[in-house]
Amino acid sequence: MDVRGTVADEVEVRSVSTSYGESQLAEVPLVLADDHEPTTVVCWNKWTESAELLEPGMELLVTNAEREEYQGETQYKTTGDSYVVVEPSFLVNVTAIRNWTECPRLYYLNKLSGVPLNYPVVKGTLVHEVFGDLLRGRELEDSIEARVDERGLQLGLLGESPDAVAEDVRENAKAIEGWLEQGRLTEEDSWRSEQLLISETFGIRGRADAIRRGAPVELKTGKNLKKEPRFKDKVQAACYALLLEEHGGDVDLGTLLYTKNSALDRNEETGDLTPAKEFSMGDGLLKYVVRLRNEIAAAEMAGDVPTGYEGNAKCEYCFEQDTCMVVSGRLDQESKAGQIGQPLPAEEREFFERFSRAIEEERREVHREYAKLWEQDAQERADDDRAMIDLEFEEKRELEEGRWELTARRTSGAASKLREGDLVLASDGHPVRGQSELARIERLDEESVILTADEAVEVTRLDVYPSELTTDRLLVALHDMLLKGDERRKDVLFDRAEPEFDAIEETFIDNNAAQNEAVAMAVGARDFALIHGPPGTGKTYTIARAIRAMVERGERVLLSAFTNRAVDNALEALLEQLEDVVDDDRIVRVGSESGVRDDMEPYRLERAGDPEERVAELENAQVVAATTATCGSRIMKEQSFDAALVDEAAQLTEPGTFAAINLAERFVLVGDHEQLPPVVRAENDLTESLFERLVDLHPDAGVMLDRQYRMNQRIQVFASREFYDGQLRPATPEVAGRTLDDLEGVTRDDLPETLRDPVAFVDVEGDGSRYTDSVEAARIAELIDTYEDAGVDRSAIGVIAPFRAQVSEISSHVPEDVAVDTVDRFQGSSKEVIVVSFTATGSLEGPIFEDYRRINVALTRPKRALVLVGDSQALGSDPVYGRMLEWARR
DNA sequence: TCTCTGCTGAGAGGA
Repeated sequence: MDVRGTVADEVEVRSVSTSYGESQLAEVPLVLADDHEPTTVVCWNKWTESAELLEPGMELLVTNAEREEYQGETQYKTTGDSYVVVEPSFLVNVTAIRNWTECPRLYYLNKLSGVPLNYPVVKGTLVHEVFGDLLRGRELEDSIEARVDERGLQLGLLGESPDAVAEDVRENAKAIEGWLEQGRLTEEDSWRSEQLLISETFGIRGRADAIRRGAPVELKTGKNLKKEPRFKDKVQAACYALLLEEHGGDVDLGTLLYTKNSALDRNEETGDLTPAKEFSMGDGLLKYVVRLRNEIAAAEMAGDVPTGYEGNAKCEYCFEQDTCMVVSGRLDQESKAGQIGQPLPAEEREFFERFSRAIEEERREVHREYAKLWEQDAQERADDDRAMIDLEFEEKRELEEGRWELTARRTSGAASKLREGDLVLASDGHPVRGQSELARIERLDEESVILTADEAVEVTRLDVYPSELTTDRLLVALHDMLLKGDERRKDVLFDRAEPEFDAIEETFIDNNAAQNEAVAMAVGARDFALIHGPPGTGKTYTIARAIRAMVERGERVLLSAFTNRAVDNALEALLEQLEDVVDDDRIVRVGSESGVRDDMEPYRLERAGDPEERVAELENAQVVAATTATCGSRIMKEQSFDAALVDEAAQLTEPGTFAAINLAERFVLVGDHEQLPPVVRAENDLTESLFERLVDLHPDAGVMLDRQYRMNQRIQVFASREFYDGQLRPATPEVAGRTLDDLEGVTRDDLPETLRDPVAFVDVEGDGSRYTDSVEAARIAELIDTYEDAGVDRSAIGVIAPFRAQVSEISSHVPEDVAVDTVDRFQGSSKEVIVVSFTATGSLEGPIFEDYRRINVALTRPKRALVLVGDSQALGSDPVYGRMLEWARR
């Protein structure tokens, strides 16, 4: 039986004499899943190593345990078939285990500083791709040509020519092909290429290069002259064996394919140079691998930093020795390799530790998402918008690259988070236990979904595949800023120096003093400048104007923001400014096809193609626009800029901002910390943006844009008073006096008297539910009819609600062309008429109402009319909402 | 059940 529970207390380890001699045992006090009293689980012999890693609060799983009575108590013990798994829901990558065997610190360094772009790695990847293609039946030359072409940009950055790379790959691939030919002679050979496997039992995930007759085949591009495979390679193959066992296999053999060992050179007698080395995988190896995996899971939970003393690796052979010494020197960490250089000032080390802890907390939240793949049932996942269930498999079509196009019909119109371009787990019923494969959503509409995948899964369900990519990049950005960052930059960020400015006399914008000053500060900043842009104050225009001024001075500029939408918006305004200043082909948008808005596609940098051409496109670009996540990619990290402008900077975490500003000499942050803060999963230090911290630290380095071009005066009064010290004012009399009467075909006199004022309040008692309110929704539907009757176009109306549930409730009551969305998603846009649904009866309970920045966003979306719909009693119970009520009812 | 966007990902190798 399997025993699973939470560790209740310290683990005791001792030695006992048994009939087999001296044995080790560990007694783990464990509270079982549906129990309250702790019971004891005894882990015998080697499993004591894993048991010793446990701390109270950690999860533990023991498979094939046996129940026994000991001194009158029921307890459990490991048997010969048991596995002991620490924190089973923490999925560890196979490559992490491989790194960890070599040296635990290598695993840490890889996470911290990432793997830079280098040719051996790219070549290795190419050879793997070609190997996969060969297994799927693609022609060798065909595959090489296509795969080399796909990596044009990367190869260009490395200065490689396509022909030389192709030749290089061909050499490795020849060995594979020769070996494959031999393999194909055997009748019972069955092949499967690259499969993503997840084990919920062992907490491991990985992608096997190939599976032959149910056993893993691992491809290595390097040479191995020894008779035996390398130990770490065996460990890697053993990981895949564990994954396959969980999926019903019974694996006792592994194959390692060293492609530099040519099949033709093979020495018949010793077999030394054969590319393929087969080895048998015993129980001992598999259990060893699980113990290694346990070490990683426990270290991640405890937040330990490995020193390198844990393993017996020799530092003098290690390629990461220098990095290792620098990191331990700068952060004053203990390490086997020793330290080089001066430690960072204490405050910087403290900052690094605080933020890396926060990022690791975020990572654990992502891992919780993985665990939900098997811990929640299909319906729960669907209700959570994390899965699309009830699909009907329709057809599979083989694509020329040997990949598959899969089509499924949607049988229910249920909403979901899944969108075109997303990477998903496509399965025939269960994302982990069933047949499943990573797939990309190519097309998605109400009726059907079209996917592409390496294998032809008969798909009936799609699950969101959580990604650690952003957390990985945050950690690297933090590392780069603190360990590699410019000293002057850190002096100003850590308040050891004041930011400096060159005086700029030029006038850039002649009808708005604050905007003009903002541009002058952005252009003249030697370190950084901050532009505080409340709603409707033209910050996008100001950014565009500032970038134009920089470009005119011959500078190279990076334009970034957290979301693709913000990047594209800013780029759109910029294109207008740069029309006669820079050639179109010197403006480049870096990002994925699905992320970049269609009208910006002409500017998007293609990754495939001729290396020289691709790299020239990027390097000749005077303006590059990309999300901050993309700024952390290997390609962008090779780029450098004179200035980085970051829009919506108040919505970015500090490390997120670093990813962009690390690439530039100086930077300009533009945002509004009185609107919504960064989205983070865990409660931690990431919730305050660098923008906000710098505004507090160096108020003189910034300007607030104080003229708004959006709202009627009556509408903006409350937000101005409550959030901007009364500083925010209409830019022109036209703005101040705008009403619905200005719109073609609209007469305010056709509205009921209560709605003629630009701000109105509609008191609705509500239905008392928690996250929806059908009474409010019905009332809102009536209001929309009323506005329509007065001549207002439906597309000019927006409805904002705090909860997603209420958004769908309202959506079902109102016509389709009325935009209904959450506050969070409305940020950044505006409408002529905005109706706000507060969805609260009696009192204002719940965290959503606690952050007042959310009402600032909601109330500053309209241009000409704002209608608040809610229960006056509930709203009156909070001072800020109460003042809002007074203002609205005036 | 509070809100939620990023991103191909997992692995690629050098003695």
